[in-house]
Amino acid sequence: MVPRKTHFTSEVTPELHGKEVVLAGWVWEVRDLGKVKFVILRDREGFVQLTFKSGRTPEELLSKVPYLNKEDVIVVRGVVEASRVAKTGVEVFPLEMWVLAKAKPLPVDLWGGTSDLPTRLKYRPVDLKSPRNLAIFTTASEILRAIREVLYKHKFVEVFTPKIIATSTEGGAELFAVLYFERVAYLAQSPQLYKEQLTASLERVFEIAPAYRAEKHNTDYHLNEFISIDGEGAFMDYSDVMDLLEEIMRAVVSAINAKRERLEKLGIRPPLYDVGRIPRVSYDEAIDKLKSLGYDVKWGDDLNVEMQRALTKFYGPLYFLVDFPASLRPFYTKRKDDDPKRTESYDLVLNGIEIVSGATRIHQREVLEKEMRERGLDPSAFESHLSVFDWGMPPHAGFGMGFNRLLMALLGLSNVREAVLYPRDRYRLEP
RNA sequence: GCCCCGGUAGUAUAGCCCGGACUAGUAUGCGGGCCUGUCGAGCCCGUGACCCGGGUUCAAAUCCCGGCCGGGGCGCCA
Repeated sequence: MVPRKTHFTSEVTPELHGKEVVLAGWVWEVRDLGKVKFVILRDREGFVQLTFKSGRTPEELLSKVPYLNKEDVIVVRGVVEASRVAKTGVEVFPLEMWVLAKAKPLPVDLWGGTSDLPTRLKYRPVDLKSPRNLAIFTTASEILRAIREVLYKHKFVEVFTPKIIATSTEGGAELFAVLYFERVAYLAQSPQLYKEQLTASLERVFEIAPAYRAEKHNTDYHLNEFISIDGEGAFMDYSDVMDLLEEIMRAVVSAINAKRERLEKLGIRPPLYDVGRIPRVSYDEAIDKLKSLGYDVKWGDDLNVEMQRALTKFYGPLYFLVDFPASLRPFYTKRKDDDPKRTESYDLVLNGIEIVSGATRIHQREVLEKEMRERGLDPSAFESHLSVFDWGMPPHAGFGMGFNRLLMALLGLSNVREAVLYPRDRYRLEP
């Protein structure tokens, strides 16, 4: 009988000296010096050194070591020993070992990290064994937890909205068509309309779910399927939402700081160390600043990545851009009461990349219809959505956060594909 | 939608411009051997590759055409 794993490698500390443990994981490396043999065992949390020594380790066990290959799955029962010789200060002397699975030579280089991204993505399940990926995705999970905790604290309810939808009339991004029995349906590009509707019942909602965009883009920060963190709150405006986002960013950065040592050892350098008050820069001011830097922009133009990056000179790596011209924003964005050319809207920009976007929304049907018409949309196509506004729609505001971009920017990764387990891009539908 | 670039052992690369000694080099992995404290272990021996199809040529990894696969930039992306 193979015993159950009792400890993760990260839990094997010098304080356990003399204790018996059962470890389970993958053979990272075998260093066979003849009468002493070392096996480095890897699991999700890290590494631990197993020491096999002639005279101390049973001979039968010692003789098994040379047959181990990298990535074989093993379970080891052994005794922990605090050690001056072992670099981590602790090692395990095995008493028994079970080889649960053998591994052939891998198609990706987990050890030297020489494999390029296409090769790694082609064999993604294997690539995910690399210490770097384990650090990225365990951190991603902690970030998600931190975000959820802030939202729950502020009485947001986690919801799920349909990803298969009927309409393609929302405008904007192209939708993927799917067969829905005898009809054509589409994959949702955003939960926008649903989450707004839900503020009329659940008041504050958030959703963490995939979104789909059928755009044939070909860059290192676009995906055709990505995780969107969407939030919407009744009786809130965009300032309230920015306050909330500030708190979220603080929580997220402290989650990263808790992992910083492990990340940096693997060459990942998260650029943010702390988050104070995030500057709220008006669109007008940004335009002026950019003009002063010599950029050819005029009021009404959208800012590109280069310009957003240039603004970090003035405002640091993390800032809000607020009060965009209405022409740059979707139909449901509320205009400023005292300044109808501008809207109660914002983007949160990190290292030049837009990671969150949001606004106060329009909650009056007539106003919404007017905005639709101005953008060439036909209100009658939105009747089921608009009717909700007839039956008690509260004022509301919200945000949409691209989780993979957030992760990429927070960890300083050079390609979004590194921030997704199984990326879907223009040419990649597998694995 | 437009433009540019690439494909050599399991992995990462050299060679390609300027065709011939390329029997395709190197590192790592893998197989074997030596070594009682390695931690990028070391040393010795072995193993393994020119994406596919067509063309030019006495001769193609190398030049040309097509295909397939992949990468990047722009545009698009409420």
